[in-house]
Amino acid sequence: MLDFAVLGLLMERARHGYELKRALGELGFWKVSFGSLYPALRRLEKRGAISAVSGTGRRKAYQITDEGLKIFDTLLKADPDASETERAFQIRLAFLGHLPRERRVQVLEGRRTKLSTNLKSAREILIDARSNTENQDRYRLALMEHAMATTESDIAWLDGLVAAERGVASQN
Amino acid sequence: MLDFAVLGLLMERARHGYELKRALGELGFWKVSFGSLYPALRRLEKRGAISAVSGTGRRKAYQITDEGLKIFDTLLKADPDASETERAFQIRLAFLGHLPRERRVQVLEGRRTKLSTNLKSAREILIDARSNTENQDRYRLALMEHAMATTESDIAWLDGLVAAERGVASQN
DNA sequence: TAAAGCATGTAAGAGGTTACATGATTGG
DNA sequence: CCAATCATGTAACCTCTTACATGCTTTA
Repeated sequence: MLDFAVLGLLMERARHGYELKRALGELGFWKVSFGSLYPALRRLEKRGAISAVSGTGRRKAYQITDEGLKIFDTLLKADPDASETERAFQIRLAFLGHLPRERRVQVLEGRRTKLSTNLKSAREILIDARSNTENQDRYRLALMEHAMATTESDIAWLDGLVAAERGVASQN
Repeated sequence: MLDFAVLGLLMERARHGYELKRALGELGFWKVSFGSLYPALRRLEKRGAISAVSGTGRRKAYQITDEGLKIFDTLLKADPDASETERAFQIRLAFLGHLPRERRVQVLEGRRTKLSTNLKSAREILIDARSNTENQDRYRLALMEHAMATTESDIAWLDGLVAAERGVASQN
């Protein structure tokens, strides 16, 4: 997962560890720690996915290798399995531009389906909870309602992305 | 964290493992696994926080003990530290009703402050990214924008909860 | 020349998941 | 009586964080 994100960032250009941490943080959903990042870099180097191209001073910049490109491609193309994390999906999304259009739409719609399913079961649980008149904590209800609203907004957002893909499609 | 959630659920009534898993799942943000839950139960029992009151058949129901109540109280009252997870906050929220009103407002406003800070830095990064005309991936931008919108909606929601507390306050 | 920030790295451990093993209970 | 679901439990392992250790580089 972290490996995937690192490879994705190195697709654009060589970067050193510190820079990768910043770039990852700027994606907004993950402030990865050095204790996680540096071991990941060595792991990737050992696999031959990246290679060090020494930077200025103490910096150790890495570039992606042909082997790394292959690995990145495999990770990107693999259909996201059902248990894909929130984070994993966001990383996939961050690099979705590297996928051909039909593939992109597939990923987005797969996610949409999953969220719809979640939403449906959340709705049922909420109805149940509300009819269970006594004793239902109002914070718990507020939490559930807000989660549902957020999911609905996520779905609408995904629909927007898909629509944009299709819109572009007619011009491509 | 899991311990906290388990204690919180056992505050209401005795429950067995399977039931705890379901209840936790119904909160909406965490489908905990058995491999995590059962060891947690034994851990809590060893600490004297819960005790088994045998249920029907194979079921092993647990109830919270006086010691468990103390632990739950401590966990609930501790000011959430800066690195509190999303999940940890949601659990805290699920049991916020057990806290006195002023404390509740404190927790909500603490969270609001954190989200505001995040939002501010996200906005700066986004402005930066947009002015960096070339090469900024559109999916990355969409991701950042959506994250910002979600955070804004979360803040508005928190404001609503705080307003509700204050509204109730004048009647209590 | 000291402080602040940049940069890399390791060890320990927190906090989970997956996969497996086992068996009871219920419904068609 | 068979399948599905309920129910408990263990072992292996994965992923990431925290805390620590180290030293370079820039700037006031």
